[in-house]
Amino acid sequence: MRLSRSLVPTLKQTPAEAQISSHRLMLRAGLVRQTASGIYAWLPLGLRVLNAISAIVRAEQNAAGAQEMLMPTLQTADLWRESGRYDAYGPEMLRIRDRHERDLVYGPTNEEMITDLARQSIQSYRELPQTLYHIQWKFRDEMRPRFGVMRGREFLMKDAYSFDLDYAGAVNSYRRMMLAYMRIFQRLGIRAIPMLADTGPIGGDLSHEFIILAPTGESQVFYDAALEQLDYLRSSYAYDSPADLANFHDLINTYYAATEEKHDQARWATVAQASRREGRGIEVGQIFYFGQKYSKPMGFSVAGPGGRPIVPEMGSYGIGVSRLVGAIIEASHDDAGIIWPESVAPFRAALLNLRAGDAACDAVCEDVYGRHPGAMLLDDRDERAGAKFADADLLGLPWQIIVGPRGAAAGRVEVKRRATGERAELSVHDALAKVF
RNA sequence: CGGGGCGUAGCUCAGCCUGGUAGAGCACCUGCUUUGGGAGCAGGGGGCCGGAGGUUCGAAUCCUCUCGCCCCGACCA
Repeated sequence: MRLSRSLVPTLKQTPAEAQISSHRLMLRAGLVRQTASGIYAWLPLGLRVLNAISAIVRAEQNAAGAQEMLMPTLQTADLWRESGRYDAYGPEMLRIRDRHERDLVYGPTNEEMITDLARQSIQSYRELPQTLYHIQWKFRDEMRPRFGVMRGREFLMKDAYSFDLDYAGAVNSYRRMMLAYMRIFQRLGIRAIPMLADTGPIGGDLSHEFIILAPTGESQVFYDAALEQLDYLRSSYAYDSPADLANFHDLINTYYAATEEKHDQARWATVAQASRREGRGIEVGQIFYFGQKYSKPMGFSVAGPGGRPIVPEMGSYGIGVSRLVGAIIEASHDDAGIIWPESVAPFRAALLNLRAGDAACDAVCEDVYGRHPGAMLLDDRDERAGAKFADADLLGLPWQIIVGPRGAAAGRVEVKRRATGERAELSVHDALAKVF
């Protein structure tokens, strides 16, 4: 992408409304713009991050055997009356009336709708278990939106729903999702810690939230540092092995982790002093097992082997995709700007033409850019070097390839790693080999 | 929802108290000089002072109402 022809409105000054670093940086780097309280437009660079996160979530959900689908944002109120949540959910749910005076809601979550779809389409025990998910915009009319996309009213969420024939199957599905979540977060470049949680309005009796440490977090959390070291990507747990999943779950449960609501001083005292991690935490996902909470009142049953009906056991599994953009920045930035993990960066590298218009600089830049046009952001603007350096650091792409008049004539460029500041002057060939 | 604050140029803000021709810096446009960490000089464009009423000869400024946004708290993927 060529910066000279792109909508990347970086700001030198911080907009007055932004209080926390991720919000400030998202505005300054031109990722998003607020259009109403808690509602954001995603500009080209921000959307690329959202898409990169979604792609990882999608790949890992698919690997765990979940099927992608897409449910609408608007739902009829009737479904919510069936489950009893139309009244229970409260003013957080946005209620809408259409021209025929029919009550609709802008979905804050999709348990009712997926249960309705399942009861229409699944008739036999032979068709279970199944897990379905979608990545869709949600709306929750928060009393007080804040922290940019971390607590918006409209947000992008991956939500998955599992249907099993019995408790053991449901717990297995729950564990499978938990493993998928740990792999997702690790690939995103963050360390999210699973913590036993309250179930809240979703209901049910088994739930974990996934929390990353950040000074601006919303609740106090406590956990054993060993949980930061576990490598889920290299682990050999197989999704189709209940024994593996049980082992994985046992491993997680070996270590202490709790939010302040569930904090247990006695158990905390048994964690070695050096291993104690304590601080503010941001929730980036939550999973629930809730049995027949929806299947039963909504009349979803399948024929069992003997012909008798079985009411499926369900679970739901959410990841705040748009919130993760803010959360990742909270966890990874410095005074100069964002430091994107490679897996979610909008581009792999920034290519800085320090003197656009100089024949040698232009030639080297076009040559380099032409080799990976989809992976580079070419700063071909008519700006001074200082402005380009500052914007490159602000945007936080993992690599910077700096083409200046000093080296360009000799075919040499400078490669800078954003995370460490480490630089090297290299030939074009070596630079590309280093970055790609 | 309770408490507090703020709406003036794209951004950050001054002006308001004490009414009298709408300002600064940055950004933007033109030209020249400059060119490896947010350049300099000269010129230029851009505002229904959130909106509606009112007071007044005259309102960004005073009064009333309203809308929006932010912060603190209780609540939350």
